[in-house]
Amino acid sequence: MHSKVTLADVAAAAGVSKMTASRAMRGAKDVSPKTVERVREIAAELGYMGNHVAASLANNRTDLIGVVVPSLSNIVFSEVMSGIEDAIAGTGLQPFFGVTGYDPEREYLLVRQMLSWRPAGLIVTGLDQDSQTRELLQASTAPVVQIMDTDGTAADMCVGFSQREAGAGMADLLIAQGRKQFGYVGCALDRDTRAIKRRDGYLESLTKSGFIQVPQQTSTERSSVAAGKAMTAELLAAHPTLDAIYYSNDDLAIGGVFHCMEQSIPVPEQLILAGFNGLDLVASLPAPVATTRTSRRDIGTAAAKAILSRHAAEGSNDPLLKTVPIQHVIDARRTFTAK
Amino acid sequence: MHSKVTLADVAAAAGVSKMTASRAMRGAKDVSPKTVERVREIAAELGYMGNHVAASLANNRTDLIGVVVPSLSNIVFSEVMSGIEDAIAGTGLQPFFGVTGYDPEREYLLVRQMLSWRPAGLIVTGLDQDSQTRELLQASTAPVVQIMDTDGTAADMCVGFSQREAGAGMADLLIAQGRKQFGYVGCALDRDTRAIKRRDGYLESLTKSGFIQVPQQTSTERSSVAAGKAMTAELLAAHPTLDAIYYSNDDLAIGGVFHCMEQSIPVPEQLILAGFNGLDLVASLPAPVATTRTSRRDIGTAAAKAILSRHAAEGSNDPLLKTVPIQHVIDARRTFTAK
DNA sequence: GTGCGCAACGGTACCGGTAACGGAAATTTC
DNA sequence: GAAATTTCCGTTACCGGTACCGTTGCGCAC
Repeated sequence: MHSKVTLADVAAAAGVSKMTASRAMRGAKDVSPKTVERVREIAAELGYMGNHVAASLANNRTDLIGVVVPSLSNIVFSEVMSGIEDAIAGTGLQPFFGVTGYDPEREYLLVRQMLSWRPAGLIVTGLDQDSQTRELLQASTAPVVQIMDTDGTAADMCVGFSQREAGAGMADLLIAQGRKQFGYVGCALDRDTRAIKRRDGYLESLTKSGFIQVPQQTSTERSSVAAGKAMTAELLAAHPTLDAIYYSNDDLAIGGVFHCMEQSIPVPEQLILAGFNGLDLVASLPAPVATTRTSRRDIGTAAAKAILSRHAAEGSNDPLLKTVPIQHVIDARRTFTAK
Repeated sequence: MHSKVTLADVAAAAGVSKMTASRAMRGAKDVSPKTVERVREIAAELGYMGNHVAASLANNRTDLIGVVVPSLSNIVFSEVMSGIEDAIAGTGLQPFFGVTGYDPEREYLLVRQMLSWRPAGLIVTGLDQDSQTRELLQASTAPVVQIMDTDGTAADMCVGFSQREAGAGMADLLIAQGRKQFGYVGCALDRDTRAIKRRDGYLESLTKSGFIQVPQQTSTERSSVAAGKAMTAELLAAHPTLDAIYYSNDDLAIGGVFHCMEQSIPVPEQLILAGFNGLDLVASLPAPVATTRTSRRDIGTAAAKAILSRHAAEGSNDPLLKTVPIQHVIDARRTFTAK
């Protein structure tokens, strides 16, 4: 039976003290090489396995890094997590995550639970937590990084880009293409505050240029290609003369493309479809889709690195606000940059 | 300053013992309602936040549940994690994950690190760990669930389906459609053991029916729509008469569809494309794609539930092998079942 | 031979909670 | 009104490590 073997057992079997055994296992100094070897050998024989819980309690810190995301079905957050993984690979840190489902209440409980693990750092999505959650984040001694959004004030550190500007930028790009009749399709706008910001930026920019009438098709269901397809059909049925549609993300826009292909609507001649995220998939579509490329992976990596460097420079409290670049493209299949 | 407030502080401020404070905070019995209220009030005032690390050490168990997946860029594993999340929502359990990148060495280290957290359970992908890792899994006192695959023997519990039969089933379906010239396109076959099993099942079934010549296009890069598109082009260039192609997953098959659309190859009249997973996306494609629907979410849920029930029934060690149904469809857009 | 420095190891006291048991006051029972 | 419960709370002893400081033994210089 493994599992019950404790460091004391190893120490006893090796004829040394717990302390020496501990040092030997960790590769700390003040132990002779042969003792290290003997202890490790015995540990292997006995099937000893360290106990992170005890170790963490003893030195008052864990190597856990908490990640709070709103959803996992959205590939974007998987990519953020990949970036985090990349950055902490080899550092011995371990990510643990929680999913809020865009629910502030659940987010609060999650953050609380995570902090009670005394994590080495916390990465949470967005800047729009409710006040309780915000307090927790600010009171936290562990470094906190809010990601994906820079429209607002961060509790500690922040890595992302302006969602509002992203929406505005796409509006400008579409206007520059000579489009006149704009529409909008969005999902989960009751919860997804970043999608709301993008829409607001989009509408604001259109208004500035004199485009007041912008029919919208919205839904509270979660984003999907199927939803995009259906909602595009509805929007076009009511407003057949639209020549540009902005979607709250690429998934919906892809659905729009599929609808147009089935209905033989020429894309982009008659109608430009614009999504958001710059998913790999859109670059392979048979028709051009406009999108905004965002580097989710880099955001994850930067966030994790911010936590790491905070640890390296103990005591420093530089707020850090990192804005990662985004790129609006009119045809995701080409690499040329518009605007 | 929060963060340094300990249970002892709360107890002192409330004029009770640590033990009573502990009970009050946890809602354990043997405390009068008014004491509970007072303690909680003071805890809130002081900004007390529990310490999971200490609690876990004291009662020798954590509420962490480890999840080991090969990749996050594959939406399939996100969905599995969603399923896990669903099942443990409200139980106070916390998932923490690690990504192997299909690397056995990394997998070993990950499992080791996870077990040293004394998790409430461990969910790992696949049955083909290397021998060291397998030993760890078998020696673990924490319940272990291996998921996604049933072709092999489980270390403890297992939830999934036969990858081999999945491949064979699709071969049979394509044969039943009257196809004669079969091809195969796959990625990451040097690492993804489940994809290998599917291919083997596919080829074996074809061989049984007398189809010996099956040209293959493979690559070690990771699966993507773009890769599927490119590899389809290459395969068809060399073998233009193929009338059915099986891909190692839906991503590649989607790429195949896009290639065919651009080249005006009639799908499915001239060429049937078959993927694997039954992603939502394929149901929205403008052309039919054959696929095998798998319930990733259910697998995650079932795995998490298996761990929960193991905890409920302390001591029981039912091995549990749960096979979840899969469904081969010739056109993902329809719900009718083939075969 | 004495004193000194350094390498290697051990003892003790925690880290912040919780299980188990015990005991006194309040309540019920007959 | 005494005995038997029940209710509520405290004491003690850990959980399995690690930090801190002290101790031992040995080689070396004088």
